[in-house]
Amino acid sequence: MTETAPRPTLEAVAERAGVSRATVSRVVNGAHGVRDALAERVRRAVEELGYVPNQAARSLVTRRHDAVAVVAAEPETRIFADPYFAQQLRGISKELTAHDNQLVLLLTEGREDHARVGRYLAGGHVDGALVFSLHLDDPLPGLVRSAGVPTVFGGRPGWDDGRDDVVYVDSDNRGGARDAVRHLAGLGRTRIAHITGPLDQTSAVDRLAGFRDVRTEAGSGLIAPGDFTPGGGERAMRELLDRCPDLDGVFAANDLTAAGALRVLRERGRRVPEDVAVVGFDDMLPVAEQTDPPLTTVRQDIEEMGRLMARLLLRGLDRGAGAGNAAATGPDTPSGVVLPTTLVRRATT
Amino acid sequence: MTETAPRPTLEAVAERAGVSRATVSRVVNGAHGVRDALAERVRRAVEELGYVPNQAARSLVTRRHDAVAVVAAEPETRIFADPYFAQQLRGISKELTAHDNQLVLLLTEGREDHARVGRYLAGGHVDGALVFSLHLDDPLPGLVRSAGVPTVFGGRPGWDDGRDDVVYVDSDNRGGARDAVRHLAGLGRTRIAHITGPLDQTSAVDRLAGFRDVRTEAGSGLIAPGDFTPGGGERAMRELLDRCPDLDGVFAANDLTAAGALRVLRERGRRVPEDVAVVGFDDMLPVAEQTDPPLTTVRQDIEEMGRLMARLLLRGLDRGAGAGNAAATGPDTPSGVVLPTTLVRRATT
DNA sequence: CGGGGCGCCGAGAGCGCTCTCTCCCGCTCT
DNA sequence: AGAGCGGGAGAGAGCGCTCTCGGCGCCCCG
Repeated sequence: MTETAPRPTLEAVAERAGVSRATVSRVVNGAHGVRDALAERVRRAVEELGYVPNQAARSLVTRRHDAVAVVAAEPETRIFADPYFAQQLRGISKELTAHDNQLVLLLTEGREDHARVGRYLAGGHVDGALVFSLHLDDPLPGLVRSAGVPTVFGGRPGWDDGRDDVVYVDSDNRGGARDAVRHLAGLGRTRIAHITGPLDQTSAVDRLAGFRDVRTEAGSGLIAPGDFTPGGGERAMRELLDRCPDLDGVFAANDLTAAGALRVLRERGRRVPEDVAVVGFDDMLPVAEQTDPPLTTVRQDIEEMGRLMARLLLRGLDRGAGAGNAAATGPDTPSGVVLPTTLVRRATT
Repeated sequence: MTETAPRPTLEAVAERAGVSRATVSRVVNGAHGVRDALAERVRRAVEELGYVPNQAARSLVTRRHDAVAVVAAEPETRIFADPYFAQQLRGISKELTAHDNQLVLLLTEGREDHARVGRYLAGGHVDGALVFSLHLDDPLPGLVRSAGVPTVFGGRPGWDDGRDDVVYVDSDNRGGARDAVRHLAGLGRTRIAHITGPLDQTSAVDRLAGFRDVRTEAGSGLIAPGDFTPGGGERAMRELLDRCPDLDGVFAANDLTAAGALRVLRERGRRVPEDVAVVGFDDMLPVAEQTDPPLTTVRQDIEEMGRLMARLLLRGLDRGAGAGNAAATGPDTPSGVVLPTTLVRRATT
C-alpha cells in the first residue's frame, strides 16, 4: 500500500526548479524560447518529482483531448465471429499511439446505445471518431454527423450518395471479386456461381457487383443468396447444385460461406478443385487455412485499413480546427480511400 | 458545416433557468435537495440548450474520470487469431456502459509500449485498469502495480504467489481439463494423450495440471508439447502416434491444436471418434464447428469473464477510494474468481 | 408567539493547466 | 552614451465544474 501521494503539479515542479509555472509549461510542451540551462533544470525537476501533466486540466483550457473514439455496432456478427475487427483495432491503435492519442472504444447494441454514443460524441470528449458502419440503413452515420465530430468511416457507408464530405476507407471489394472470378475463368471454368453476402451490407453488394462485372463479360452468372455464415453457405450451395448440377466454379462472398459450400460439395461427391473450384473472400486465417482443402481466397489488408483510418482522421484534425465539424475533410484529404486486395491461391482452385 | 457553436456551460443553463450554477450542478448530478419545481426548470433549460457536462472540468475537481483502461499485449497471437479478446471486450464494454464508464483501450507491443502504458496509468487518466496478462514473465503486472492503479487481471497471473491483493478472473482451466479427460475415460478410452499449450501461459499450465489430475487417478498419461496453433497440433499428434500407435483418446489444449491433430489423425488413417476420440478446449466457434467432424470441446463463458472483470473493478472503485491503490481489493472482494466451464459434446467423441 | 432547527439555494473558492500580456534584461545602432 | 529592440521569463486571468459554507425562510415545538 504505497501512500496515495498527491501527484505533483506544475506548481511543484516550478518551485523545485526555481522558475514560474509558465516556464515549466513551456518546457513540458514544445519548449520554445527557454534557455537551455533553465530547460534542463526544469527537466530534472520533472524527472525527480515524477511529474505527469494532468490531462483533465490541460483539456479544460486547450479543448483538445488527444483521444479518438472508435465506434462499432456490436451485434455485427462478423465483428465478433472473426478476428477482423481486432486486426482493424490493432492498426488503429498503432497509428494513434504513434501520435500520442488515446483510443476510446464505444461498442453499441440497440437503440438506447445509439443515443448514448450520440451524447458522448456530442459531449466533446474526443477529438474525432472512427466509425464502422456496415449496414445500408445504419443509424450511426447520421448520428455522428449531427454530433458534429470529425469522422472517418470504416467501410463504404451505404449512403455514399456522392457527397464529398464523407471520408471513408474501404478495401476494394468489387475489384477483389473481379479478380476472384477472373481467376476461376482463367482456369477454364465456365459455369461459375456466386454465393452472396447479406445485401444490406456494402461489402456484400460490392462483391456481387464485381462478380457481375466479369460474368457480364463472360456470360450469365448463377447467383444464390448467403449471409456470410457457414450455414448460409451450405444452403446456397445446395440450391446452386440443384439448379445447375454441372457448375464448375464457385465464388463465395466470404471465407465462412466458402467453408459451408465446401462441406456441401464434399457431401454431394464433388471433388475440389477437380470438379468444382472455389474461391472465398477475406483470407480469414483460422478459417481459410483450416478448410479441407485449404481455401483460395481474396486477402485484404485489414490492419492497414485501420491504420489508414486513424491517419486520415488525425490529419484532418490537425488542420480541421478551423472547419471544426462534420468531417476530416480538406482540399487534399481524399473523401474515400480504397485499399487493394490480393488473391491468395491455395488448394481449392 | 454547422457553426462550431460554443457548447453551453453550466453557467448558461443556470442563467436560463434563473438559478445558480450550484443548483444546476445538483440537478445534473444526483439531484438531492432541490425542489421539484426548480429541478424541473433546470431540466428544461438543459434540454433546450442541449447541455452536456464538460468531463474535463468535472474530472479536474472530482479526480474521477469514469474511465477504465483495458490493457492487452498485442503480440499475443491468440488475441488476434481468434475472437476471444473481442468477446471479452464485449463483456467489459457492456458492464462499463451500464455504469457510465468509458473504455480506453491500450494495446502494447514491445518494451517502449510498456513504458508508455506505465506512464499513462500512473498519469491518473483512468480510475482503474483491466489487464490481460497471459505469460508467466509478463512485465505488465509489475508495471501496473507500481503505477498504483486499481486493477483486475484477466487470467490467473503467473506470479499468483499467494498474495492476497491480486484480483483476477479466470476460467476453470484445470477443472475443464479434468472434465475433458474424464469424459474420454468415461467413453472407455484408456490410452489418452494430451497435447499441451505453450507452458509459459498459465492457462496451458492449468490445463496440463487438470490432465495430470485425472491421469494420475487412472494411469500414466502421454504428453506432447504444443503451442496453441494447428501446426503445433499436427507436430505433436505425429509424435504421439509414433510413440503410441494405439492411443485411443486425445485431449488438446485448445481447439486450434485439436484441428491440427484431427488432420493428422485422418492422414494416418485413424477414424474419429471410432479409433481415436478427440476433445479440444475453448469452443472457439469458427473452428470447433468447422472441423471435420465437429469438435467436442470445453466451453468457457468468455463474455462473462469480461463482464465480471469490469464488475469487480467498478465495485472496488466505489469503496476503494480510501485505499486508493494497488488493487480493487477489500474484505468481500474475492481475490480470484474462477468461472466454470462446460463440456460441449459434438462428433469427435 | 418566539426560538431553534432543518432544508434549499447561492456565493465563492479553487482543481491544474495554458496563454496572453507585460516586464526586464542585454544587446545593437546611431 | 542613450534610445530602441527583441527574446526570455513571470504574473495573472481564466477554462467549466464541484463542493463547502453561510444565509434565509419555513415548520415545529415549547
